[in-house]
Amino acid sequence: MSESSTRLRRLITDERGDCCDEDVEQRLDELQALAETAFSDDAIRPIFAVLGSETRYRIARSLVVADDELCVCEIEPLVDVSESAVSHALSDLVNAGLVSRRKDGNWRYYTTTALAESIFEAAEHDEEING
Amino acid sequence: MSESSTRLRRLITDERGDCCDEDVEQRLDELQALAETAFSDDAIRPIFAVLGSETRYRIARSLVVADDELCVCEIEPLVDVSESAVSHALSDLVNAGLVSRRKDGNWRYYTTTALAESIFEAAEHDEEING
DNA sequence: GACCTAATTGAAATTTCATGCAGATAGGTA
DNA sequence: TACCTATCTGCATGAAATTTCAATTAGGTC
Repeated sequence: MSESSTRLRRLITDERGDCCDEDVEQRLDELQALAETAFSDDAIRPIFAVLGSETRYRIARSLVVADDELCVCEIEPLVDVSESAVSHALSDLVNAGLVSRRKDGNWRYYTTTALAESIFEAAEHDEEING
Repeated sequence: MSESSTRLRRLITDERGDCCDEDVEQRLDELQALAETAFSDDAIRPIFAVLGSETRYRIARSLVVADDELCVCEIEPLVDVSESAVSHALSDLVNAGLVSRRKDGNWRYYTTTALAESIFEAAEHDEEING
């Protein structure tokens, strides 16, 4: 029997008073099913990862607050990294579906998508309540 | 004049037809104000950063789906890392306000907070619409 | 074509972070 | 007390991610 099963058996025993092999197996099955449900959609985590970096977060947040498209050269003064880093960050944000791009000559204009707006809204809303 | 101001001046010129020093300064002030508004609350980014890691994401998501508290020894089989890594992850989740802890003897039970639930809800909701 | 420009890309360099180990802590029992 | 137990913490390490530099692309003008 694996280490985790041993511990789980003791937990069930503590909780119910007694515990047989079947109880342990059933709980393990339940946890397995839980994992499958929970991890079936892995599209969301990368979005959090993208917003977790300071540069990308700042850019995304600026675009949300600006409530209008911004040119790359307007975004640059908002963050304290190189032109290249801004470009990399914008590219990541676009790939994550958080930001969209419009070309006009040599200028590139970026705006947030509905996804970014609603994620920020949810986070801010609950921050207010809890934080 | 800084490099970014030069470029900004050209952008304004392109957009409006002409551009004086005042126009550039005004736009820079606007961007400065935008940055201040956008970054005034730095409590949200760490939440995204925490949910960006696979282990922490899986744990948080499991707790949301479980809709019930889980003991550490029940969480361990859900992720493929060491006991220590699970403990680190749980600690990070608690610090971020995404998960709360209850002690019972040697057992530790964890549950999600409203913050976690609402962030996942927002992300999933928009994923459905856009993705 | 030559020569600007804004922005992007690739890759090296640096920094940051997740992990596991070892040891510690705290609860419980004999 | 001694000795289990479950979980946590500090620290070192390797892997991953962020940044920068250098070169490139793509749009314009002359």
